[in-house]
Amino acid sequence: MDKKLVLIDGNSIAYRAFFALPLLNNDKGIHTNAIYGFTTMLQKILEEERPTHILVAFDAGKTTFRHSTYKEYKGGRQKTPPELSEQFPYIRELLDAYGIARYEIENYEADDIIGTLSLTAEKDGYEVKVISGDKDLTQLSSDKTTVCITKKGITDTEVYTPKHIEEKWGITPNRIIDMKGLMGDSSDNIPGVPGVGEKTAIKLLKQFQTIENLLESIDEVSGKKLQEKLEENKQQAIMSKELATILREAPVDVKLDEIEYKENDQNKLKELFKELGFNSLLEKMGEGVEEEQQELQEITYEILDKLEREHFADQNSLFIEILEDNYHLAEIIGMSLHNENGTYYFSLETALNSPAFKEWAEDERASKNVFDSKLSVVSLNRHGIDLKGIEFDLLLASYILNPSDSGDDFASIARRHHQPAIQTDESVYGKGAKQKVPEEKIVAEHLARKAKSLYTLEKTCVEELKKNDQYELFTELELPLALILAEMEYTGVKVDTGRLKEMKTELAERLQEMEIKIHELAGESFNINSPKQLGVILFEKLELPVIKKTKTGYSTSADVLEKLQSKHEIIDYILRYRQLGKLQSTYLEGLLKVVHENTDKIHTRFNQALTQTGRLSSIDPNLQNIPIRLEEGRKIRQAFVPSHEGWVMFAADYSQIELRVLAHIANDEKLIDAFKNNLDIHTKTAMDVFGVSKDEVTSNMRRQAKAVNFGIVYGISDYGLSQSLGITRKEAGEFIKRYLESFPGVKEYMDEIVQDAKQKGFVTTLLHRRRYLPEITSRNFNLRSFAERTAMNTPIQGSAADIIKKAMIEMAERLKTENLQSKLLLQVHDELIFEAPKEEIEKLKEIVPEVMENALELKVPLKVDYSYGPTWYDAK
DNA sequence: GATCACGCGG
DNA sequence: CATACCCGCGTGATCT
Repeated sequence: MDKKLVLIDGNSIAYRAFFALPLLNNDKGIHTNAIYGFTTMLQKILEEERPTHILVAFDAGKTTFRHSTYKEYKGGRQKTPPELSEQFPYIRELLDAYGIARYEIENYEADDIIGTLSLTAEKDGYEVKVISGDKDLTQLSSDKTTVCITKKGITDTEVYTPKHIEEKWGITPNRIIDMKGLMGDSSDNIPGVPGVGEKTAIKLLKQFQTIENLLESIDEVSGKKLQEKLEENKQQAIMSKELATILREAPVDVKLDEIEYKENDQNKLKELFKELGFNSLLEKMGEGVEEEQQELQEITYEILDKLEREHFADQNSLFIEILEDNYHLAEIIGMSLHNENGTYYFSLETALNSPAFKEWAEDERASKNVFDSKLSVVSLNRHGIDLKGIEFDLLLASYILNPSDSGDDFASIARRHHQPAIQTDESVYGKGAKQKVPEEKIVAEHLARKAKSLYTLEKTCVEELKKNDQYELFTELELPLALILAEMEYTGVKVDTGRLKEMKTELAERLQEMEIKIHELAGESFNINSPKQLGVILFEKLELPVIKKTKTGYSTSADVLEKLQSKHEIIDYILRYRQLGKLQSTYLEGLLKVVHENTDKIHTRFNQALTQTGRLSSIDPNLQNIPIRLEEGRKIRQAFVPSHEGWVMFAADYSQIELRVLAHIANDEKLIDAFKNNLDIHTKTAMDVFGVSKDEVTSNMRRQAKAVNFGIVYGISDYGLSQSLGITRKEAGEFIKRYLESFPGVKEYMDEIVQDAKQKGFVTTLLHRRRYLPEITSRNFNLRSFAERTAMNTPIQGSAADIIKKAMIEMAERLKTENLQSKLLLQVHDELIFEAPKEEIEKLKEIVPEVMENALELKVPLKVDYSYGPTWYDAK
């Protein structure tokens, strides 16, 4: 078999990995990003190259023989960050576990080890691959040796063969040292010849081949200035070349047959991966799942076929299992109960046939602890059981403690709180098409574990909530809200399916016509819905200018198409086709698919434990993104109607809630004044930013000011604003500067919140919701910037979410105490939608704004607008 | 089944 | 050296 040697520049790859990846932490607080990157790169090389021999070379000490030539060598380099240094021992351990040789020699660099070994190997007839992040190594390239230099990422490399080098620079690999000698290398602090860069160096080498030749005939060089420079720096050029030259006869005392790659030590690797928390890699090794099963502890429980009063106690945890995620449709597959008397499993049928169950479930005073109260309430409600007395909800508690722990999987929550292991639902039930209910015993045991875990977790979580000053957020806000959401979902929204079908038929016809027209204009038939095919038509066939690219091809997004509008007639048709196609597929067809047959109602599910800011989200269908901005889409809302004859849809929304929240938390005097005086905030912003009087504000100025206000709320960047206004980044930056000068309180807030987040590691909302931002200290510009913007935005968006949630709770209470029939149906972030009997309209006009505006007292008034009509469309 | 581009909402 | 404002969900195309 052919012999293949892979030589890896260990330091260089570790550095690359460290800077390319976010600063990952494992559960012991060790940083692991460089180790992880190094590992994935190794895996890839082992798989793709299948080397027979392999070695990783490291730099040894601080100084090398090069320092005796030039003591400034590698001077001015940043010290290795401690977060990286601490990872090197693990990388060594990792290599040992892989059974990969590693090597370093005092006084020499990894480069020299690689240079020496590659030469030896070439002579022995090996094929050699060198892997590094340092382009210096390309000088080793030959017909037997290929050099791979990592690109942006770590697993992506650029391959340097002599041919490639010739094409790229027009020189042979052995002239790279001359090139370096002339142009220098700032990263290694090699001086070179001042004023000579890559272009000049290559030009000179093409003429003279080597530095030595060149220096002998400096007078033949064109350009007086250049001649002088070369003359002045003769010695420096020769020294630089020497510094850049990789030694090919370093005192390397490893023989090639000692670095043969045989196999890794599976056990050692697994142990190491486990310690580091590399679960994805463990899984690749067929671990992980099996691992968890091993740790399962014995549990004693009873399968009941009749529930009696004595099965219940003062404190109980109740777990309800549903397989498919839509609990409005799917059936309960089993339930479990744990309390001081024991752990029990029972089927839905058993529960329904036991009067004691219903009696207990509906008893307000019987305390229950559940995993997902909304699911529990709705799923039992469908069987005529009105679940009451819920005092704890693990899903919500866990979400409040840390919204980024996505959470819907019980096993992961249990693990996070150091509970005895529970199998993942996926491992018990399977997933996707293969999902099924296993035999009862298996389900029973799984659920028994959950109920038991739930029972003990209440205490842990409550303690933690109290410690974080979030207990009130849990008991007074999220938990009561869950019950309100349950009712909203269960009530559902009535839909005029006839109207939807009518619109669908009409649209189908129009789309058909437009499709023909577009194909005609394109001169061929293609799938307009395929960005890929559309890109080919527009940018290749019709040769329209390419404005933007995505990573997979041409961008055909609306903002790109709008820029092409004047260039070709087809663009308008495509934009229109897209717009109508969206309405057709997502809204008309989409909504019709989820209407319940007998009732003509839609029952969405609000996810209360998902968003990072505290907002709700809505799925199956998403009723928080029904069109409104364009008239044609807005008409969809005509199909949302009250569920009773003679009722109306009543909608109330907060005006500028996020900017009001900003005024409050930033405590910005000018912004507070503006809201107190009920000014048009965008006009006011325009006045301040542009320094004009109210009458001088043009509509364009107001539009720009509005975009700035949006940007401020989002955690502004000059890029983002420039995109939304179609101006240059510089101009956008100027706007932002002027805004922050106009509203100094806002500027102070933005600066302080970022500092605060860096120090604490999280930001909070008015009602103590938290969002952790570990990446705010990252060295990676993107990650850090993102975290900084998030730090600015989350308290604003999250506090607004807190406010409307509080309003919902008070609104529900108010409807009850006032004995009203009106029902809350939907929440759309800053808006509440009710259905109401006509007779109650006057009452709602009074109490809805009152409740919403007084949900929380801020330094500025909250303002609510409302409206009503026979359909949601008319409530505008 | 997963991922991407795109577009709808606040 | 390129990056690229917040928070979401659903669709169709495409690749595996």
